[in-house]
Amino acid sequence: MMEEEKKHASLGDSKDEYDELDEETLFIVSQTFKALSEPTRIRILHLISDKEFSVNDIAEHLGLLQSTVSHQLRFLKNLRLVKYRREGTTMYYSMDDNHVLDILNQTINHARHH
Amino acid sequence: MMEEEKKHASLGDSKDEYDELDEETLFIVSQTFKALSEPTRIRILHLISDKEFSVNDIAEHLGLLQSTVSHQLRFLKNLRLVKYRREGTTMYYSMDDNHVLDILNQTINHARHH
DNA sequence: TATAAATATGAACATATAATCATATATTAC
DNA sequence: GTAATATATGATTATATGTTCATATTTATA
Repeated sequence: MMEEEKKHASLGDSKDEYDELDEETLFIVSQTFKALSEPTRIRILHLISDKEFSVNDIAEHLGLLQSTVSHQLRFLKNLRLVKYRREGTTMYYSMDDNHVLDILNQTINHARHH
Repeated sequence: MMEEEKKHASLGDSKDEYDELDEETLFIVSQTFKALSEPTRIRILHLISDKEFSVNDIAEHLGLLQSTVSHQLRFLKNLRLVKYRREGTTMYYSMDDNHVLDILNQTINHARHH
């Protein structure tokens, strides 16, 4: 978990400089892809990509425990990838990030066409 | 690690059927995004996206151990995301999947423009 | 063949993470 | 208020994963 430290490339000489990834960008990018790197989360996102679903509906459609779905939805919610609305005691979840949805669909198609 | 089993949705009634993700697609998609979900791998891919680099060059540019880089390159190599060529004892690595590179760049830009 | 240089690999360790279980919270209806 | 329903949450456990260290492998050269 510990890795060598490195001096920052001196900005100024713009010659062979390439655009370094700052820590924040790196974090956001890695978190975004991490959301898409788990079969369970992929299935949830894929399911709710067209229309909203309640937590229980997601669990039933995908054969998952309610608790599992709720945990994963929290993850996706924290990243603002999904949104939700309440109706009584029921929470309806749906997609909230078109860019990520695009990327997911692109990659699904890419994977299918072998 | 064990989750409820579920009967397959009966194909045939095409009414509200949505395109289920088969296991293989799910695996490929998740693996692809997993490759992009780690800061170290992101930095490596981003570095070699324009031109080829040797293992040692990557390690030096990114402040990583040679061993760390080599392990991660094996990961990326197995997914055919990078290719390599030998020159003496030196191995030069470069990108080998434009789709994944596209997705990475898209997401980096998306993350940067806040 | 012996040596050096570059890379790859296996084992060990620490950490991260997903699923599960039990339970808490929130909302509605009575 | 109490009961019922839907969801959220904390703790636990098993597993997956990234880094490090030591060493093996590969290639070139003397």
